[in-house]
Amino acid sequence: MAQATHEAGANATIIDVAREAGVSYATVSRVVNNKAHVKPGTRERVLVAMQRLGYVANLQARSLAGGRTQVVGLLVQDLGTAYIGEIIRGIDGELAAAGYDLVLYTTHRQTARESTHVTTLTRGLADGLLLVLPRNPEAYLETLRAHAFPYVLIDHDGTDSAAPAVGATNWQGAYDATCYLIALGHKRIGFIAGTRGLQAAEDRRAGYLAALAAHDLPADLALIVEGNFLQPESYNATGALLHLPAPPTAIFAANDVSAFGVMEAVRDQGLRIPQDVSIVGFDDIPQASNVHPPLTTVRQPLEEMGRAATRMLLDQLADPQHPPGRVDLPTELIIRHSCMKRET
Amino acid sequence: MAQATHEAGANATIIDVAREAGVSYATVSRVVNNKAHVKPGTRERVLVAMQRLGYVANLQARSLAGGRTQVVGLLVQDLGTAYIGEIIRGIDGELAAAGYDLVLYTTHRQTARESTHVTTLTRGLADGLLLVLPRNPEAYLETLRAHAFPYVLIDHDGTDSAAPAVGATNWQGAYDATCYLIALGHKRIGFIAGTRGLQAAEDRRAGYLAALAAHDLPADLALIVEGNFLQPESYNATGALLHLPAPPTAIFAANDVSAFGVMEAVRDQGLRIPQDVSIVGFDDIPQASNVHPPLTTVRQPLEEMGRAATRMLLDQLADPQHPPGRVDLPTELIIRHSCMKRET
DNA sequence: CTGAAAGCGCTAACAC
DNA sequence: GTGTTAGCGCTTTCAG
Repeated sequence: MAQATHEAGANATIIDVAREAGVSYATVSRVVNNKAHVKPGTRERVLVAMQRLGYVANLQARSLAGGRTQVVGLLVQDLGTAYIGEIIRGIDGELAAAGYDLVLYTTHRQTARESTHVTTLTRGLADGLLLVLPRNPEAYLETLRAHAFPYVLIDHDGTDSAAPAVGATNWQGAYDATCYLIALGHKRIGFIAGTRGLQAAEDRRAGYLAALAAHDLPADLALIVEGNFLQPESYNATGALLHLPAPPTAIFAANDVSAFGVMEAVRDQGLRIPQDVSIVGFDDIPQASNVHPPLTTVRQPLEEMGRAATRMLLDQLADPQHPPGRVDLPTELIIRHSCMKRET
Repeated sequence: MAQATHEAGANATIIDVAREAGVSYATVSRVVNNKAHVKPGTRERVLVAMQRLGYVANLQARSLAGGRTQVVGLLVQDLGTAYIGEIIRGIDGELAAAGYDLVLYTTHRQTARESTHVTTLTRGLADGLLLVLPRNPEAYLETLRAHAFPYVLIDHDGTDSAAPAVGATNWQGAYDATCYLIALGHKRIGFIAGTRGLQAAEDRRAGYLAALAAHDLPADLALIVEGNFLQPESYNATGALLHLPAPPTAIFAANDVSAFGVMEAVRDQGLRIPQDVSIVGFDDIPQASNVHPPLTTVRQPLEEMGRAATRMLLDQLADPQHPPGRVDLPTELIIRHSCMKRET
């Protein structure tokens, strides 16, 4: 049916090329795959024939015959945020360089046929899988492990440490950010926490607390307010913080979007940033540098995380014995203009 | 090689099922594909066997034999924005319902081997293609048309009107937004334009102008400032607007991100929203309802656009003779709290 | 209704 | 070096 629609274009096969070059199609296959044992002259002739016919290998056939699809699957929960876009950018770049294609799956569709989908994947469609699932990837992992299917987790620390995964140093990033604020002279530093239960959120909270402790600053629980990584909650939480008898002079938000909420709330109280309140975010999403004043934040190397995960997967693909492991990429404090020295 | 890694899981083939059910594998194929001419009892037996063996069809083999891959390709320029995420959400949902998978391509990688990529696609990998390319899809379209390959453009009006495409009523949306502001009593309405040359941007500008004309309001060129859909430029442009001898009492930004820049600039001038300046955006990205005050904006049905495009493509796939066309989905003014009546 | 058999385009032994 | 050949798992005639 749809086949008919393809026929308009010239679709040279390996056989056409072989005929054109006057060799067997096994030889063409050798040339295409850059194998040895082909006389230079012959190789040249085949190359010319390929060029002339505009030959492009059929991935389906190739994979059926050889078992490789040159496709990597990516499983994400949702695509609503720029966060995931950054990661995909890294994955995509690395994959392109290696001649792989990307098949995208969003989990919100995996209702009843979830296991069927994973099976389809582990069979024909992809050679390996990348998962960006902030919570509960266990359902998938079981199937994947049972099939000994290559995979790498991105930004998830929940499972056993043997699972191949790449993350970021969330604890350290939060620690650094808090120390920076302390070094600026701030003594009352508010913290807008992230979603409870997400490892990354807990790590950031712990880093904040550790920095306080390291500088003999009391951890005033009133200064820690719960958030969920979203702007409205952060806006409200900040309001509470600002109405404290002794309000904080600086606020550290567990992610940039929350920091935007802080900025709005601070301004709506008639306070200035950074003169009255210093603010630090986390993630360094593109918008962080576009707001006013540009936000000082902890950069999470999302794109680089995508890259690293892809490389780990590709390594596994090249050598199944390759020992998978866990990598945590360093975060970095990006100092812009939302913080100020505090003498009091 | 990697093949070995798959063997751990049980991979039942159609032949295994046939043996289990005591029929030929052609019969199994009939059952799997829901074809007629199978006795109910036999069908039942095959179904049971499939169940027991956990049979899942191999897409590669199926497509090699039959020409269909059950995969749709999606070509996007970049994934940096939430905008594209919304569209993909729609595509993904529709595709899932139809049992198709999504292969994602980003164009920034298509340097030299661009045409090879398209060819790979038009050959083996996908049955059809969805393109979200704000500019210059011509390079791809040529190849696609030559192969008579099914495709649908999303949010692009640049090419000839015969191309299958889905967009939004940008002109109407801008017209409505401007009329709303006029109805509120505003007479001096600033406009932060979008990127010059993009059809959507031009349409919005034209809609703004038309609304002014329809109400006998002069189109003061000083009130129209160039933008590029980004926040920093919009912030600066707004500054210029606000310093005019007769500054606008309302500002209409060609997209939400620009509107955010307007909000910042207005506040930084010590003005209040909406008491001093009313603001309207365009797109209704998720953040629009999260800022303070929530932004009144023209909703562009991005998810629905993804859905519609996918349906158009699926229709083409089902019936190659199906006349492709162009669809423009209606925009809608979402009134929130960034605008106010103006009596002056 | 059901089975047999011919490929789809390619890779990977195995010959020559 | 290069050619021959046997499948990979499935759809699809074509017989029976």
